[in-house]
Amino acid sequence: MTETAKKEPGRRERKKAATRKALADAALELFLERGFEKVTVAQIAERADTAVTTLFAHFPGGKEALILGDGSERAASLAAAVRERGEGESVLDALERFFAGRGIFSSDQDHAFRRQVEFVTNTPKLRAYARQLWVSCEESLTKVMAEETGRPEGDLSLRLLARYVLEIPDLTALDPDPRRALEAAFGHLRRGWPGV
Amino acid sequence: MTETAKKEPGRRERKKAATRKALADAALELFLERGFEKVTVAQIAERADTAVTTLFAHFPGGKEALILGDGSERAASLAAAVRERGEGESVLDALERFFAGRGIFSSDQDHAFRRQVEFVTNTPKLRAYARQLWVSCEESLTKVMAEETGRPEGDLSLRLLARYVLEIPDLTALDPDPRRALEAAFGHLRRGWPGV
DNA sequence: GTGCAAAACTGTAGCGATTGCGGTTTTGAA
DNA sequence: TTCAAAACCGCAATCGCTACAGTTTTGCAC
Repeated sequence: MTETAKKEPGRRERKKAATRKALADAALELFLERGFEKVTVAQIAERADTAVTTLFAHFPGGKEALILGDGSERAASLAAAVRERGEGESVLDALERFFAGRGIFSSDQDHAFRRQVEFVTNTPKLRAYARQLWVSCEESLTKVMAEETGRPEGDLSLRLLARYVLEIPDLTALDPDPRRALEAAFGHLRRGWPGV
Repeated sequence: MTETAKKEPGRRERKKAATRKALADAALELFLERGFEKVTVAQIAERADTAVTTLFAHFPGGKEALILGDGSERAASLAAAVRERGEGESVLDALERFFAGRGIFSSDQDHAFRRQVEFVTNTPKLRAYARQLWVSCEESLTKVMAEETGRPEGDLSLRLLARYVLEIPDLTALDPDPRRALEAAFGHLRRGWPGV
């Protein structure tokens, strides 16, 4: 068996996932209807027909996690993008490609998805939470970059770079041309701001 | 009269300032005694012998503002540092000097002050709030830099630079040698990370 | 199919931050 | 002295979130 560890869509798991989805769906609906701040967790739980305590059992991250999740795979995929980059590709190139492939930066997207991104961007608490999801990858990104470049683990330069890279999604969120903004940002990380 | 607009330490202003100070002092004491999360606003108000509503009247920013203030002068002094920089001094040089002159980066400091800085650094909510105080200067810093360098107002490069500069205090907060860290950070903003 | 423990879910109670409100005292200035 | 604004007060209420204790559901071994 080449199976390593996953395959169990038993009734239990299915129901759990359904509850989770009901909560997330209810939240998205209500948020888009009335705005993030005007919706209470009680209302979300009610529309999803669950108890408030169940809501928090599924989304310990609180209200904002209902739309944005807990970002649990971000760090891993980020690290993978760096580690498994092409032969001769630089770390920054790999990171730029990684972001370019993400939803926000590719031009062809679901209408609903666009709408949701815009909503998050225009809601301060959600935007701050989204940013934080990226920034919380700082430690792991710093570590991978240290491994891949042969620099010491605690290197300040790399911590700075990691943070700056992870701020990019937030910084380019409002730009009318995200792709161009992404290139500009990475260009500056490579070459700095000479002459300013 | 060369007087423009300030000079009134009437009884009213004095009492107001006293109340404010009583609140800030009570908060600092309690926080250092028991830790930020273990202190309630009710306890702070009680030690300061005021009502809770009075506390919020003085510090609308909430609990964290009791130690860190509302950062209302930051943006102005930052802009001034750039605008009134020496002849031939670059914008980045001026910003580096500005930060170097700030408490956290100069080696000779009050014991109490050091203790407070360390406390803020080690308390996640306070550290996040402190960072936010800097980042909220992003707009105004971007604007000044645009004026001073003759670039367009909405220039993305400058917004990126502003954010990155303002992240520096947070990024170097844990470094054992803040001065060196500051230099390293500005070095990278000038020259980027070539070869990474 | 019986039995049982863990997982998922429930309602209630309660804490703490923050706000709104209406009322009281203090203060500055006419 | 008089009056309005400012500062303060206490109270009630909202909202996010957690703790707790009890109930239902599910997976699984027997």
